[in-house]
Amino acid sequence: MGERKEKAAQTEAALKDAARRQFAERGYLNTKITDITAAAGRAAGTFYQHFASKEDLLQALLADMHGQAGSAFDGDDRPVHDLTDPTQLREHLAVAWGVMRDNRPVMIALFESALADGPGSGALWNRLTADTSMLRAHLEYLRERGQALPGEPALIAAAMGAMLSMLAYALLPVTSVSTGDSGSGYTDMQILDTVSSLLLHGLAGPAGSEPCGAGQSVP
Amino acid sequence: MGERKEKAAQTEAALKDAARRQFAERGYLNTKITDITAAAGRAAGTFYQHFASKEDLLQALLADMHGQAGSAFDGDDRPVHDLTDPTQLREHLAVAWGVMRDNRPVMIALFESALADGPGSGALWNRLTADTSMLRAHLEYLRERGQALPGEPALIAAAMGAMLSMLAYALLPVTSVSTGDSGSGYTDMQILDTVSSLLLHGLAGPAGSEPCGAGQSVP
DNA sequence: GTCTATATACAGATAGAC
DNA sequence: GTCTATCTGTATATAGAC
Repeated sequence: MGERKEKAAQTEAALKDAARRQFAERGYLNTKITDITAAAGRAAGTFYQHFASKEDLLQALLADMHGQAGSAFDGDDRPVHDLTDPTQLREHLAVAWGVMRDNRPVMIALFESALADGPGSGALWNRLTADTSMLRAHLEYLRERGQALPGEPALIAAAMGAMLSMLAYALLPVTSVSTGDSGSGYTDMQILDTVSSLLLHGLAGPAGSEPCGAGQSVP
Repeated sequence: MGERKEKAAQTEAALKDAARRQFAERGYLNTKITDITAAAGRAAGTFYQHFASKEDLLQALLADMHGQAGSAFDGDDRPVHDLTDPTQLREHLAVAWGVMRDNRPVMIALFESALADGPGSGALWNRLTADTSMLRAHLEYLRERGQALPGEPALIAAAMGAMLSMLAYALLPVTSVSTGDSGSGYTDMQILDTVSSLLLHGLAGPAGSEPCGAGQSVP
């Protein structure tokens, strides 16, 4: 590889890295091109030698993510999970949460980008359905297997994705310190426990919590 | 009331009305001041005789909303709902959904505004907790009553709010036609049924769907 | 390939005429 | 009170020197 190309690769990596940091800190929409170049220690004009726009840069980051850490997505999976099984549901949510945590800058950027297109564009709905396609497949499997579900698999999947991604956006801390506690005082485990439990048995809780078949136990 | 003041009031109302339409169509972030004034049939400069900024206008819309339709929020409520009761949960969600539908422009604007502040600001988390304070109160009541809950009331409430508000943003149609079917082919009823059911009994469904107390029924 | 300097575009906000 | 015209600030993107 020529020296010029090597330097270019270094710069490109520095820009991407700076972008990730800026997105995580200030958000995608608030981050200006000059914020990225400044954080990368490069001149403003240099940016356009590597990316056509901020949107283009985001696509590059997305490609990187799918390239390397895609393992977490595909590697784990059996063809289908039984999401009514506590362990499997919890595991599935934990993987999703981990992916969001490990790629927080990109998640933030995609979220903000979709939202900036406005509600009429349907961009957010598209993102939601795309990100929950795997979930939908598992639910469709359950349905074919005869499991009674609360509704359309696609809609349930979207609802679950909405809950998870918005909580991730709101709760995942800026600094990905290894401890795993979030900005608002909730730990990852606490969040996952709550969401898993809520999605598994709802507010009413598991069947065993009240005497079986009892309509109402008066104090 | 003087004639000038009357004209001013008319203009102000026209601006607010145009803003609501624009927010619903293009989203809050994409709407420029000139979009509003143009839609209202007024000159650009006129805007600043009535509002200091777009943010200020949003606050005015919010105040209007709390003023008139606040009835839907306060009027209905007994001190607490038992959210583990199917009817009461469904009713609570239906009211929330209706408020979001009836005030879609403001909801959209608040959502986008909070998101534009970036993830570090905590604006979205604040919005989420504020909008679900009533829900949280109901959950705390249940907890004190001895009900087993999936986790912290505040966290559960936020999770529910996240699901509902994001679905509303993504699914509520641009044109608030009276029929009540959403842009992506789901009806309001379908969405409410699904969400209610999911939040009440989770993916596993009500206790009665499987033989009571059966760990696993092998085919 | 990277830098400095600058051109372009546009949204926010103001000033003065009517 | 409203309008037209304009000023200001800022972000994107390009041009030419090194």
